[in-house]
Amino acid sequence: MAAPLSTMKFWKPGSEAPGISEEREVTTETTLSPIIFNPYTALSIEKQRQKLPVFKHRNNILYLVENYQTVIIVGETGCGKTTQIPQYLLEAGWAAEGKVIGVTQPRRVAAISVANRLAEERGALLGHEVGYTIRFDDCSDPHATRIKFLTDGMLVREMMADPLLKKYSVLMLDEAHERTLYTDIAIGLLKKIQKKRRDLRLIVASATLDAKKFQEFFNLNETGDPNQDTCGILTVEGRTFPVDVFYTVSPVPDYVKATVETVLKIHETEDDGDVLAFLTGQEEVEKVVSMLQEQARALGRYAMKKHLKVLPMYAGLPYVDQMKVFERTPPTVRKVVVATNIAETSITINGIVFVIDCAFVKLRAYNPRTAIESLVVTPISKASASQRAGRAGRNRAGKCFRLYTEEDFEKLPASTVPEMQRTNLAPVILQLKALGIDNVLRFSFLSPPPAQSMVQALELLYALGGLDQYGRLTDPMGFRMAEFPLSPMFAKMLLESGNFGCSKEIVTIAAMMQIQNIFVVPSNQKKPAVGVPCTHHTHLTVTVREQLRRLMNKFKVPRTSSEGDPDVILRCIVSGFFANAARIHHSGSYRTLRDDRELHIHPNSVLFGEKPPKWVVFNEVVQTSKYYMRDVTAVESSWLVELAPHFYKQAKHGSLASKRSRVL
DNA sequence: GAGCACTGC
Repeated sequence: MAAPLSTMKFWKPGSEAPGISEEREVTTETTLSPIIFNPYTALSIEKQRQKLPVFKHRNNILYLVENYQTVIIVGETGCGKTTQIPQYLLEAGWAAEGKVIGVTQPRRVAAISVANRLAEERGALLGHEVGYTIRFDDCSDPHATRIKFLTDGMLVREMMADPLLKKYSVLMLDEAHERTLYTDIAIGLLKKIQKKRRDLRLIVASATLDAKKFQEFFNLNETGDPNQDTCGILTVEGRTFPVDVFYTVSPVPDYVKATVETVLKIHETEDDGDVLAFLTGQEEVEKVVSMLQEQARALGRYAMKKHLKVLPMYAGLPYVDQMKVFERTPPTVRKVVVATNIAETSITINGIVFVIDCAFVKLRAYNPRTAIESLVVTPISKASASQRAGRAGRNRAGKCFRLYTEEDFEKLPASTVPEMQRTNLAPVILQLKALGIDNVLRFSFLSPPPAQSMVQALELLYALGGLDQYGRLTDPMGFRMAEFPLSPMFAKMLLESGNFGCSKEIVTIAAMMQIQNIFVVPSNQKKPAVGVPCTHHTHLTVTVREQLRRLMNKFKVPRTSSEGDPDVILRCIVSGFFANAARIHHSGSYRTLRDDRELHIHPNSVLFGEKPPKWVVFNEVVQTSKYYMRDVTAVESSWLVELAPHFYKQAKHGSLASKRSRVL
């Protein structure tokens, strides 16, 4: 059967295409592909540096950093800001007297790859003058490193040991427009530090859209006299190629099918160039891949001059399969990458000329009333749409096919809600308290989270014993919980495990549960035997376990083993996760103890399909077609009352009721 | 019998 002729109709709005000049994106050139360096001579490196768009702003940038506490740099893609600005600062003496220039990145791969690039450019060995620090991997020298790349989460950690970040003279927050949780935490804390350290300089690299918001946030000038502003702003043009944007003529009823049709239309009517399609999740990706592979086989039989190579890409995909999307293809083959949002910021695939955008993304949402976090398919923002379109213009002029009308595009929100406003705040509050922010309600959040989320977080932390009745961090429990790189519930469970006599087992359990996608296998493959994660994950688990073990030793939690007694371990789990408890309902589903919400056992759980236990605790809830509990453990109701008497009370008829815990 | 966006310490 030949491929059906595509019925997709697109329209290019206006006489002038909304080219890349309005559709600029700002991102690090992060890539998972092998890093290949050119054997530059010293002279050509200098010439290369001077050709970057940021170079002609060099003196202006140095002037602004000299004269303003904070400088907002609107640096468009390909302008060279990430590698060049730290070097300008170094050359101007900002790393003298042992001071360090720090550059944060939201993601680890970005921190590593940018540090690598810069070390290579300077002909230096990574870890000396130029280094990086991420969790589990500190490739920097406390004396020699002058330019340090680190994740923004790591910067927040460093504040615990050095609250004023004294070793840094300048900090550059890269990709600040992404508004990740840790970027936002760092931003609020840095504003506070700046009031105590007038010498500390801050550079915030952002997209056009948010520049004004950042400037207003960091400007400490209250006189109204612009001469006394403490925050400057500068735009550096980028170097990308124009992308023509096309919209559908009418709304698309099924974007999965529409994606398949659009790929085929591109394949039939467009010249060379690879395709990147954005979808929301693994299931959709695999569906489109299999539909396209079928079409590709049909096309192959009809000897189309160009072949289609269709590849899936999502975080849960095994590493070897992920690597395939970076492989070069011969000119007779057109590569089609069908991806989740992972391809929007986290990875960059070379050679993409055509982008297909379904307008949706799966996002984490937090319900502050029920304290349930869930994953919800949501329309993307305009900023996200430009970011996706920009993926077509990295190597040459490209095209972006939006599977929605221009009117619908106009209805999209300008930018995505910052993570701070759609997450469980308990870990954030715990961190802030540990950093000496007593009144978290008055903390200067760039985007304040909902008050109800704050209340939920404070109540949970109080119930866990991390806060006292006045909302102060408890000593030692609260301080210790904050030091664990885990959620407060996990931290509590670990810290209690010595008392329960099962710390060895609990450390292993906690470490394993931090590794995501352990048993994730694409639906068209066989499932591995339960409890047998692959070698890669085993390795990661060992690393996490070592870090946890070190903290356990630091806090002198005795190393004990339950010696095969399961109840001890289950009771210990309850001591951390009692707030996430549910009881069986006569319908066969579960109801939360907190507010009688309907929940189901996740199909991936070992308890799924078994005789359902009466009482369970769980790690988290994912909302897909239903609310599913993940990481479910069968417990006894008496343990809940015994281990969390401040949270539950024994009600009449042997049932349980939750108390409202109060924090002043 | 139905399912796992993406980061980070």
